[in-house]
Order: sequence, then C-alpha cells, then structure tokens
Amino acid sequence: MEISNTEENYLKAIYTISKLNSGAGVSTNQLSVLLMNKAGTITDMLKRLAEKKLINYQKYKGVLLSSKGEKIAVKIVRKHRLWEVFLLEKLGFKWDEVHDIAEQLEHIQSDELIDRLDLFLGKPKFDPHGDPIPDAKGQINNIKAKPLGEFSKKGNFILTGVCEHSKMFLQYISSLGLKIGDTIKVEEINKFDNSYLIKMKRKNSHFLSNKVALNLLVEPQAK
Amino acid sequence: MEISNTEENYLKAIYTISKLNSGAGVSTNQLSVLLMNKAGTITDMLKRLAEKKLINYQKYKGVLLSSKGEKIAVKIVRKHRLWEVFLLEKLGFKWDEVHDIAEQLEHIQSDELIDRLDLFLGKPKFDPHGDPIPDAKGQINNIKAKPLGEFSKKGNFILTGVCEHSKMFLQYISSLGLKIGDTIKVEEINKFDNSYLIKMKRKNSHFLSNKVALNLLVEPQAK
DNA sequence: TTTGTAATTTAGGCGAACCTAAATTTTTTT
DNA sequence: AAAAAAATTTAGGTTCGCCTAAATTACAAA
Repeated sequence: MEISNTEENYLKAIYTISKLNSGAGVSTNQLSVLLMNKAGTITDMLKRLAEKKLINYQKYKGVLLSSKGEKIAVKIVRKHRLWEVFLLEKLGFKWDEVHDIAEQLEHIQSDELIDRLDLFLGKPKFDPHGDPIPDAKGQINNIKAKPLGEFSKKGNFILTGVCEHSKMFLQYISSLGLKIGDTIKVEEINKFDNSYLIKMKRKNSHFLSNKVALNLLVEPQAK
Repeated sequence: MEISNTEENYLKAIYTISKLNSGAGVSTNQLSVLLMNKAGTITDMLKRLAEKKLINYQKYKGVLLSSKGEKIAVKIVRKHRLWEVFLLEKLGFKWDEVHDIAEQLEHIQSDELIDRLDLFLGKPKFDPHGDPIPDAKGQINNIKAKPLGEFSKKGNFILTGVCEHSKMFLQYISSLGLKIGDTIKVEEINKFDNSYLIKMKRKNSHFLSNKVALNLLVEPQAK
C-alpha cells in the first residue's frame, strides 16, 4: 500500500500527540494545531487514513493509531532520529539546525538505507537530544529517564539526554567533559541546596548545581 | 519561488536529454518516454515551467532550459551525484543499488546540507559512475573522456567512467580488479579485432575485447 | 435541562499532477 | 503538393491535499 509523505506526517503527529496525552485519543484540534492545517482538512485525512486501516477513528471521538499505523509512525521516528545523529556527528551540524532537514530525510523510502545508516552510525540508542531511537524491529528502549535533580540517591547513572538545549548549557556540560552515554557517579548530595558531587570515569570530581542537575536526563545504571 | 519535486524532475530530464541531443531542443515525446508520463501531461507542465521562466518553450518547437532553469538542474545533478558517492563510499552500497535512493535524496532542500556533505566526502570530482560532479558554483569539470575503444594509442589512461551500467558488465570489470580512478596501461592493440592488452598497477595483464573497451570511459593520463 | 459555545464534520471549491480522447500542427511519404 | 502518419496540444475528467463557510454534535454553564 502506498503511503504519501503527507499521510506519514499525519501518522507521526498522531503518534507524538498520543504519547503526550499518555495514550489518550488525539483530537482533530490538536492535530490542526501541530500540523498547521484547518480542522476540516484534518477530518478529510482522518477518513482516508481510517479507510486504509492505519488509524482507529470514530466521528467526534478522537483518533488512535492502529498497530499497522503505529508501525509506520515508529519507523519514521527511527529514520528521523538516525538522520539527526548523522547530521550532527558526521556533518557537524549544530543541535538546533538538524530538525528541519531530518524532517525531510525521514521520508526517504529504503529499508536497506536505514539499516546501513544505522550500522554506519554504530547503532546509536539515542539521538542528539537524548530521545531513544527505535531499533529495526520497532522496539524502543523504553527508559525511565528522569532529570538527575529528581533522584536523591547516590550511585551510577547514565546520561541519556538533556532538557535544556541552549548553546550556553550545552557548552557548559561539554566543558565538564560530559556527553550523552557517559556514566556519572553521584558521590555526595548536599541536602541544603540539592547540589551534587559527581565523578565520571577517569576524570576528576565536579560539583553540579541543582539547576544543572534538573536539566540532565539520566537513568539509573542497570548494574 | 517554490519549485516542486515534480518540477525539479522535469528540469533534470530536460537537462539530461538536451545533453544527449548535443544541445538541441527537447521534444515532448522524449520527455514523455523518460518521465513515463503521457504527452498531454508533459505539455501541461511545460506551460507551467515556461510561465515560471524556467524554460524557453514554443508550441510544437521543443524546449530548452533558461539560465535560471539550468542552474536548478545542475544543482540537482550535483546533489544526486554527491549522494551517490555517499551511498557507495560511506554506506557500502553497490553501483547498481544507489540510483533509486539518490533519486529521492536529490530533492532534499538545504544548501548547508549539500556543502557539508560535499566536504564530508572530500569534495569528490566524479561520482561512482565516473560522471563529473558540478561544484558549488555549478561549474562542471568538463573532461574529454572517451571510450577506451576509440583510442588507438598505447600508454596510460585513467578510468573515469563506464557507458554500460548493467550488473553483468559492472561485475565483469570488478572481477578484473578495475575501478573508477585506476590507471590502465595499454601495452598492445590487436589490429585485427581491436582488442587490447592492458596492465594495471601491481596486477597481471588482461585482454579486453573491443566491445568491453568501448564501454570504458577513459582519459589519457595527464603526465 | 435548556442554552450557548466550542469542537467537529460536511459541502463545495481550488491548484497540482496525472489521465484519455479529440483536435491540431508538423513531418514524411507518395 | 496532397495525403498519410506522427507528434503535439487542447479539452474534459480524476485524485490528493488543502481551503472557507455552513451545519452538526458535544460539552459546559446558567
């Protein structure tokens, strides 16, 4: 079955919003805002997607992806994030420049291409923003990442992403020698201001203010 | 001005055919064959492209690119060939697998992307088929490559491309250990059947039939 | 529970890019 | 140079993806 770029964008939008909705039905209005189309246009497309069995749609009741539709949406997310990694790591783009281009690249059709790109990039688990990259089977590394600042236990964590994307912040954490995927060991937590004393592999210890810690997404190390 | 993917494909097709025509006007029929659309469809589009001043078109008289249209066509060719190099050299695709994917990638819009890709690939002058890659200004390295079979002199040549792109042919020449960029030394030419005795760097000598030699694009080594 | 408002759907239209079939122009053949 | 054939254009129709405006349904408030 042929699926147009536009249809792909709708599926992706439904996917994204239903995640934010924590799985609840996605409304026409929400889609109209995200996709910047009029509500009537959205309804038109929902009908078409429903005919193709890509979504479960009942008039006035909101919409959710069918399993077929979800498979496609996840694949687009996978492609998007892989291309972002490529643009950043291989071509030297900045964090804030990659999104629009990845938005185009995510529609390139070739399974072989995705597989090879994945391999070329070293099968990354996270994209430059710390979001997980679904694997070839659509499995998403469903981490329970939270800001480091919300944990109050010592021990090892893995840096999986950041909340704040400003140049200043990113430069700061790079200057500490921190990058996505690194292991961070929390040695002390200061009860008074909730600052952290951390240590990275083969590096010196550092203090992190609570403000910084709230912007570092980590997961407890599996061990 | 907005130019759609479809319009880009038409410009590229006109460009390609007019090269083969050695610069003569491109007919509706030729376009209809190459683009696999009906003649009436072609006429529709030619009118639109003419309105946008991308082509010079007179009813019944064939069509040529305007300078504006040519600029765009050359850029698409540049993008196509750069992506081909990427797919081949970085992702390990085979010669015959890259075309369809590059056909999609050539429409990605971002000047920054092309520039960075170009740099990443080492500013290659030729694509995997030996066709020249226009530079950022649209200049094409206009080599005087001819089929080896049309030279009747001994000495050193550089393999810059092939005429025949079939899997069988490409596999045959790979099996001889030949690839684009290699130096070929012609040691003997058989006057009777115009076959060639050649030698490559650090390899054994081989016979090449005239038929094969006619499909190898070479240029005499500068030296 | 009725009424007003917000969300959604329906209806009718538009341009892009395709099609078929008929009309026209060019080219070739006799 | 006239007739036949081929190439091209025109006319009218389709689907996709969008729009506006009107009608309908759902929800919230009085």
